[in-house]
Formats: sequence, structure tokens, C-alpha cells
Amino acid sequence: MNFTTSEENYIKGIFHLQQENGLVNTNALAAEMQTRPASVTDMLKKLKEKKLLQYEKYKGFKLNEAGKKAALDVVRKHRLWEFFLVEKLKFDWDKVHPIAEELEHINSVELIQRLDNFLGNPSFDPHGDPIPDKNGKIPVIKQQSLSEIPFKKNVTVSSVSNQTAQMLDMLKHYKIAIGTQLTVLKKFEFDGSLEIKVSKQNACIISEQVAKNVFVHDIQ
Amino acid sequence: MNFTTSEENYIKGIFHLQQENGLVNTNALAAEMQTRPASVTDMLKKLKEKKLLQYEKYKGFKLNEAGKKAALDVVRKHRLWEFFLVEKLKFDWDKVHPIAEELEHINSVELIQRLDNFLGNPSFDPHGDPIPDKNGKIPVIKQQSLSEIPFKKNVTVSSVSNQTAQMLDMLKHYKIAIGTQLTVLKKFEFDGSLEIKVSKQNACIISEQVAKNVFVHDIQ
DNA sequence: AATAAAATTTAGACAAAACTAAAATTAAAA
DNA sequence: TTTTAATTTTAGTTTTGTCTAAATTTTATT
Ligand SMILES: [Mn+2]
Ligand SMILES: [Mn+2]
Ligand SMILES: [Mn+2]
Ligand SMILES: [Mn+2]
Repeated sequence: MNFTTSEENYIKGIFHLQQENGLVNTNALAAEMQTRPASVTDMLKKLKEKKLLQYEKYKGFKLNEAGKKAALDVVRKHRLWEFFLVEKLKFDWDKVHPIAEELEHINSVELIQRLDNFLGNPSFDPHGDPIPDKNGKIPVIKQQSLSEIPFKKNVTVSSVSNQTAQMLDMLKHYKIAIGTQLTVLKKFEFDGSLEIKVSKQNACIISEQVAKNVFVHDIQ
Repeated sequence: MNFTTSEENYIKGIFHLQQENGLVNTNALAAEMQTRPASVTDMLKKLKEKKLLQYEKYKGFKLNEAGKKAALDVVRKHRLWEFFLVEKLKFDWDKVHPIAEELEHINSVELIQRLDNFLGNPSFDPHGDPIPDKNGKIPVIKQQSLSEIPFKKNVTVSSVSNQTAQMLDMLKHYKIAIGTQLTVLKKFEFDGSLEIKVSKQNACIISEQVAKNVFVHDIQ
């Protein structure tokens, strides 16, 4: 099956929301897609017509298996392109999302297969998010929020759950990226901020909000 | 200025036709774009409105300076992506056009600048066509049709003027590509076909039609 | 110069994707 | 359990890009 750019964007949006909540509702998707609820309803009819969606009027909706496969396909393309932009074209990680948002809609199975090989079949994108393989299979890793890590334990940054350009820009200033080694030294009870050591550099302090959105795994 | 995908395709189509004939007419552009004359007229109004076109009803049309700059920009993107697909992703040269036809519409100045650098600022695409620089400047080379080359002279293939997939597939079978060294050995008066030597391989025979569409320059 | 043919434009329609405003349905509060 | 509020859908428009059929203009031919 082949989808329009708009359909692909909606499919991806629904997939993202249903990961957390199961059923998705119209207003939430409208917010996610930066559009109006009425536009969402229009698209839901099309996606149901194309048998990608379980949907009953007023009752919420979610992707069926065909829909999930379609979503994973778009996610795969998006993350491979992001990897390309950062690893090959040397973009900063906070600049690649809007470009990948367009590149993900180029439809050529051979293009993506060749791109995947050219990049060395990467498992994670520049933000630490897993890249589905061509069958939609996603690699999983055990990870924890930095805010739950005990003091003095060495950990490696594995992903970032808030991926706004603002957040990524902030982490860039802290020199925190995927793969960076960290140690939590101290927690300040006043506002929950953490003193951490980044790689072999001086210690610095990050807010509780930042800590909650940085995910890490054990050093290997 | 920013253009829609459809506008960019039309601009490129007009540019291509006006290279040869100066003024372009509606039916020719409709044929080039595989669309209907009425659709062309509609688009001409939009492009004139955007001040890219010299156009008077019933009198033909051509791009003005702004239009030419816009066209060169799309051509630049198209050819850089083709170069990427062949040199980095190892596509055959007869498979890249339709994919580049989509990639050329991704609008990000930084993306194209970085891609250009990543590719080593190439001057020619996989079919030997010149790649405009970011100011729209095009490198020129002296070249002649293979059908006009004297016998025994060593020449190098520089471009191909018929770029249908069928033609490119045929040249692939002859192992003729951009940069290939050739020598014309003999012309058969019966049908104008040429006996040629390709690189250091055995001699073979190509039709007059093929010879006319292969362009070469002196060996350097 | 009149007529026929070809090229081009206009008029009107359609599909996709968005919107606003109003109606319908469901959920929450009094 | 009414009443109110929030959510969702419908109805009707708009924009972009396409189309067909008909009208207009230009070009070619008698
Ligand atoms: Mn997108
Ligand atoms: Mn990402
Ligand atoms: Mn194109
Ligand atoms: Mn080319």
C-alpha cells in the first residue's frame, strides 16, 4: 500500500500517541498534529476506509496491525534519515528533525534498503530512539531515567525523551549526547536538581526536569 | 522565494525547453510534463503572478532571470541527489532519475550545502550533466557527439543526451559510462552504425542513434 | 481572403487537505 | 437527574492542482 504525505504523518502521530495510552482521541491527535479536530475526523474516515484503523465515532481509535506496520515503516525512514544527517552530513542533533520529517515521505523501498546498508544498519537514531528493521522489528534496551540513578554509579546516555529543539540545544551546551558517560554526584533537595559529572570534565548541575528526560543504561 | 513541488517541476520543465528553443509553447510543455495544455495554462498564470515568467496569452513564454535562478536551484538539487545515489548508495545510473525527481523538492539550503560538501563539490552528475553551484553558475566543457569523431582518436565519454532508462540500460550493457575511454574504428555505410573499442575490451558495434546521443571530449 | 486546422485559453467540475461555524454526542457538575 | 461543559462530528468553504469540453485565437491551406 502507498500513502500520501499527509496520511503518513497522521499514521505516525496516532502510533506515537497510542504507544502511551492505547486508545487515542481526536483532540489529542489534533494537538499532536498541530491541526483542528475537524481535520482529524476527516482523516480518520480515510484511514478507516483504507483499513488501517479501528475507529468508531465518538469512541476513540487506534491503528490495527496494518496501520502499525505502516507507522513503523515511516518511523524507520525518519530515523535512518536522521542518522544520515548527523553521521554523514554532520548536522547537530537538534537540527535534523524537520528535514527528516520531509525525507521520510520519499517512497522507494530500494532507496531505504541501500541507505540502511550505507549507514551500516544502525540500531538507534541520533536521539537514541530505536530504528525498526524492514520487518518492523524494534531493538529494545533496558534504560532508566537519570533521575532514578544512585550516586557514584557510572552510566551511559541512551536516549532523550523530550526532543524539542530547545531541550536538545541545552544538552548540547552541557556536552551531553547519546553515548556520553555520566555519574550522579549529589541531589539538591531544594529544587531536585542534580550535580553530575559529564565524561571526564568538571561537575555541573542540571535541573530535575532535564534529569527526568535523559535516559541512561549501565556502562558496558 | 519558496515554491510548491508542482511549481518547481514546471519551472524545471520550462527551463529545459527554453534552453533549446528560446520561447516555449503550451503544447510542448504539456508533453514534457505529461499533463494537459489546460493545466499548463493554469500554472503559467501562477508563475507569471509570482514574477518568474515572461508570458503573454497565445504568444508563448519563457523564464525571466528570477525564474532561471529558481530553475537552476532545482536542477542543482536534482543532480546532487543523483550523484549521491550513484556514488554513495551504488545505484545504477538508469535508476536514479525518478528518486531524484522527489528528493529535489526537499527545501533546506543547509541540507544542500552540506550534501554538496559531503559529495566533494562535484561538477557533473552521473549522466555527465553539469551541476550548477549555489549561485547558479554552470561549468562548461567542450564536447562533441561520438558520431562526429574521426577514426582512431582516443576520447572520453562526457555525457549522454538521451537519458531514458532504456538508453542508459543499453549503454550499461555496452559497459559505456561517463569517463569511459573510446575509439571509433569504422563506420558502416549501410546503416551508419559504428565499430568502436570500449576501454581495453573487444570492439563492438553501436547504432547511429546511440552514437549521436553519446558525447565525448578529448582525453586528458 | 475565406475557410479549415491547430494551438491555446476559459469555464466548470473534481479530489485532497485544510479551515470555521454549527450540530450532535458524551462526560462532568450542580 | 437535569443542566452545563467538553468533545467530536457534520456541513459548508477554501486552496491547489488536476481534468474535460467548449470557446477563442492564431496559423495554415485552399
Ligand atoms: Mn513527515
Ligand atoms: Mn530522532
Ligand atoms: Mn520533481
Ligand atoms: Mn542526471
